[in-house]
Amino acid sequence: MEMRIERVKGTRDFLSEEMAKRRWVFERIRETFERYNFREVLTPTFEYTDLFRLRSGEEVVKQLYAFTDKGGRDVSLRPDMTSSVARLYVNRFQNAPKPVKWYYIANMFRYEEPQSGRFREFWQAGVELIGSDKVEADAEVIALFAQSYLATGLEDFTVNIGNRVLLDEFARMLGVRDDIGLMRLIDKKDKLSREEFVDALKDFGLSDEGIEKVLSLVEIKGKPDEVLPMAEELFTSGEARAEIDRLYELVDLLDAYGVSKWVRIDLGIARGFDYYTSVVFEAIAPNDLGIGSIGGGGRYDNLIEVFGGKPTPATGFAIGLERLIPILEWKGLLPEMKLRPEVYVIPIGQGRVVKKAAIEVVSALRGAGVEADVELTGRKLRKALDYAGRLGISFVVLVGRKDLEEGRVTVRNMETGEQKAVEIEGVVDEMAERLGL
RNA sequence: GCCGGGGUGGUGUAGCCUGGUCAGCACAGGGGACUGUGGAUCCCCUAGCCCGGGUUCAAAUCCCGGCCCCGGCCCCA
Repeated sequence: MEMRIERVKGTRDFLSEEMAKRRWVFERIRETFERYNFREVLTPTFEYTDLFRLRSGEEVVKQLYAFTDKGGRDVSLRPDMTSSVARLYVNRFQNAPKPVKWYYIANMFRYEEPQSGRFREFWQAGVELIGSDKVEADAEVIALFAQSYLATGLEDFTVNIGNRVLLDEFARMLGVRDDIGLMRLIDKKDKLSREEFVDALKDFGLSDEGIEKVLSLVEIKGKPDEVLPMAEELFTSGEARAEIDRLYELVDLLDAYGVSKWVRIDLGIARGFDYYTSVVFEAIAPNDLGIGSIGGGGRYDNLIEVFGGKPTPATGFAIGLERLIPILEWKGLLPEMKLRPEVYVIPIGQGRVVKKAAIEVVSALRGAGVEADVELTGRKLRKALDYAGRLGISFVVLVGRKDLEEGRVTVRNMETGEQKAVEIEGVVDEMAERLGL
């Protein structure tokens, strides 16, 4: 029985063409992050499981790739970067000048059932801005969030902004004890019909009056100037009014950033339940792929303290590359990448002198910055040209004994079939000119 | 963790319902016809029924379990 080793469930192999496209997306996002003066950090792929447990409780452990190492440490592959970054901040950066602006592009691991846009190993590009509780910091992060998508060519998307304080306040107004359960329900509203939603609220135990209130809450969804006045009517407490004022200022600042076109208010957004404390947001891009949110984030002002640091406000987001990239692909926004050498050098025959000359030619080309390859399989000239043709290589340099005796090689244009003998010393210049370098 | 649909050479597939010819085809790969000139043609080669168990004289085909893939639920920190 032959031994066979397959990929682990929920993981993927990325082939060259796909890697080229992924790298293109990564680079567009990276450039954008750096233009906003966020700087790259990378933390270990695994941390003590307690780090994640501390943030989110025992529930999350089920969805971790958790194991005990040979030294008996309980460790887990990171399910996201925020915990690690907060840990790093607490460990070494509490006395750094504020704000700290970090970004990362890295792989994460979650033990979940794979489905559309969801894998067990996936990549996120994200930022964390630590040390400012001002609305300016929220605006900076949300503007960058939108600009990052724009940098990849995506324009048909919205950034929907909600607020956890208002949701908490809302649960209190209704006298609901299971506020998390209510938020989950509200977060799910777009997946249900209105009737199903009302039934679910009834099952949850809400009175008719409560249901009315929930329905008016989820109505608060749309352009900020249209829906924020509705929020003012619904919420009356001082704390709630302060958050609404914060939202007003936020959308005003986002206008200054020039991203208003993509900004919507949606007070039904909860974005998870563990550590967000105020503004939360997520990006949605319409698609036929069954992909929902393509990224999200929010303000988390308690996490640093939970990790043992001085109370420090923070805000950030993560873009899900496994959700963004398929949508870009589906929309045809990813550039085609050519994966072939510019020049292919073929020695004719197996003579040592010819083979060495071919290597010298390809080395000279590579030294001049040309993507060049050399025939390495000993296949016959006919097959080698066939190979070059199939790959779509534009130029071939033929290195043969007869030419060499005259100090020359033959340059062949594969598209036209035109050939020209050139001095071996002049081949780099010849190719540079032909390639327009 | 749960539910549905799938798994045939490297890739895409036929065969499965109605068990029984050496599991067919295309593309890709290697070699040759053609020892210095390609994308053509012809020939040859490499290579497969996801794994395990069961039913049967006989299993790619039927049954059970597992694994993996696709999608949905839960969840999404």
